[in-house]
Amino acid sequence: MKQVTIYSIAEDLGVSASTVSRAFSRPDLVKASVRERVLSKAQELGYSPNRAARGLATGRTGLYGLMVPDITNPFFPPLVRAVQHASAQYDTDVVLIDSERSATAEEDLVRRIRPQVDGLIIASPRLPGTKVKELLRGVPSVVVNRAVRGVPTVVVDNSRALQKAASHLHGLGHRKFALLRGPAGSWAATRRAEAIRSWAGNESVELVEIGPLEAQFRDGRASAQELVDSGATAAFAFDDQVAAGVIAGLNDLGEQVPQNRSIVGCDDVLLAQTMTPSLTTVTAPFAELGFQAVELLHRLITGEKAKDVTLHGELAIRGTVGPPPR
Amino acid sequence: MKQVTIYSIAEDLGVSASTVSRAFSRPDLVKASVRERVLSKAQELGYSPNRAARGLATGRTGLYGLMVPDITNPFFPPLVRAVQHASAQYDTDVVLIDSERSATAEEDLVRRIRPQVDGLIIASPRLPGTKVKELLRGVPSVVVNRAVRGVPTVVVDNSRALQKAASHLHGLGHRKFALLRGPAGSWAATRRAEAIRSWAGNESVELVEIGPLEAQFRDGRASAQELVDSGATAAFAFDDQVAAGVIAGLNDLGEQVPQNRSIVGCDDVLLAQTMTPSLTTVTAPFAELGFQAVELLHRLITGEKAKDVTLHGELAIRGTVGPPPR
DNA sequence: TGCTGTGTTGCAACCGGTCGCAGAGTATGC
DNA sequence: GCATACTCTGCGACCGGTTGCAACACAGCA
Repeated sequence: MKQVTIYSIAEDLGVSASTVSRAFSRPDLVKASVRERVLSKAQELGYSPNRAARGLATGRTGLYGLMVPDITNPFFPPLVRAVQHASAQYDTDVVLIDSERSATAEEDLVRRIRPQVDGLIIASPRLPGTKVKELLRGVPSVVVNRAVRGVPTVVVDNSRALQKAASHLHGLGHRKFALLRGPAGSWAATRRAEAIRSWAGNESVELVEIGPLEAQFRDGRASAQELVDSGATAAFAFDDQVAAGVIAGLNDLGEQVPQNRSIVGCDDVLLAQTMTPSLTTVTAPFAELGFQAVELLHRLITGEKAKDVTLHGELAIRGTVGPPPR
Repeated sequence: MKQVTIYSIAEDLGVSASTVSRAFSRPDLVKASVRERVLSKAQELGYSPNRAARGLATGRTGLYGLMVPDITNPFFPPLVRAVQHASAQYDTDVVLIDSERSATAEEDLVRRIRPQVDGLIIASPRLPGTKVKELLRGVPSVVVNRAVRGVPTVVVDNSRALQKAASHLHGLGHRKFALLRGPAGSWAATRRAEAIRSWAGNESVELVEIGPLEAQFRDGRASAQELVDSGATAAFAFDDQVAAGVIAGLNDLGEQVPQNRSIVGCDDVLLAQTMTPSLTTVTAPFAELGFQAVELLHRLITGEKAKDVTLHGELAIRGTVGPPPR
């Protein structure tokens, strides 16, 4: 069957194609009665505009690119969902790119996708900042959960909530803490580490640093022995996956959480709620993060005033913290 | 800065735009020396073809649509990744659509995306089969993990592995089993239930059915009481999320897994490996699933012979099964 | 009556590729 | 040496929209 185009509609109705086009894209320029006839005819024929043609004429593709380093990391799916949901508002779809945690792949992928989307949302901590900036030059883009000078940003700041978690542990009687650091060079890892360090400094409490670790279950698990050796009774894991890993590792070593040691995660991914006991962690407002990223990107594209957004996580006290063993 | 097009390259080189175009799309038709000059010039200017223009001329968009019911369900991210990875082979990108578990939304979303992609991969158990067929008429499409008459399909069959799990439990001494059924109308849920039922029938073993349940943690958790009441010492959960849920629920009721009860999941999502103890489950070959779906779709599009694919899961015995309590 | 302004429409160029067709140039066969 | 075949290239139409500009109808006003 052949395509329904503005031309077929125009012919059926005895008007010009321009009029049909305008009935969709600039409805105010078309007489109401004509517009209605066009729209109902379009409905009848099941017309839907050819994006390629529109894109060619307008330079807009109706697509946003969203790059994540690892869709398999439960941090990202809710973000992806939020981005897609929010994009639909602007009648645009989302091309997902998973760099599979490779920075070199990221560079190629960005280059590849850049010309075919109206804007880019980059949720990738791997690429060096200068590279990011260079790659994104000329494309409207926003960076999520990371600060890059000169690129619009949406971040979630967990410092306050992490410090609250620390105080909570301190109140339970813990005096020696461990910090399982996240990936080297990761903005979030740095920020989280700083928050804990500065708190520990203020409280004059002992802090052991372990890592850097990849943000993965197995890296957390592998660090359990080091945690035990450190003598710390409470640990801040870089994120929930690392927390789950270290808990599993402690379990392998015959330790129970929270009886023998307290663990705090970060991000509140699905896993945090579905593990047993459920994980004490700092929630991340995923949906808001995605929504704000899209809003910001849209502003950038339409040339409206756009400014960076900072969101805040909150402490969720659950089952993996308790008083230190005596 | 202005776009680099085949025209700018052609002008620089003193050849016609057609030649430049052919150097990319039909390289065999262009003299080697010319082709090389074109390619290196393109490289130099940072040319990349405008997809909209190409799409308009060829009718191909270079996009596949991938619809999932819930990207937040850990079953899907690895699939998404595999699909994207495999698509890159054919120089096409993936538009992700998350229907957020709403069948009505799915219908709209499919209609919306259908005209703008070269093909559709639907990993959605919600829509009624006839609807699926109607919606997909006229677009090359593949359905994943579900059988729909008349639509090409890639499925994973877990029957054998589930029966193997059952035998394993039987060997450990279990004699009364529970089946936590998955969503009503879900193809996978039906298949899995049938596998267990037929095994139980052959072995003359007692089988209690609970559900149907949504494939979510909280539904699993809520079913723990019913499981306890049933008196079954071992349970097959529809999937890993339900399994994790029921384990948490048992925990709430003061029961330990596997000491008091054995639980088997299905799919082997990330969660299965990251929970403590790790979940005995039936693995799903995600990567292969995505890869095969893309292959099949590509064959459909190019008009090659295409036939349905069936993959098989395997039993992974881990920490959530043991002998029944005495 | 003639002029200006507003609302609506059509014409035609354009976006950046692809591809059928024709023709130029070169190689092959007799 | 000339017909024939083959290789390579350019011309120009086309894909399906958008949009600037001109034309036209009609109203209001002097």
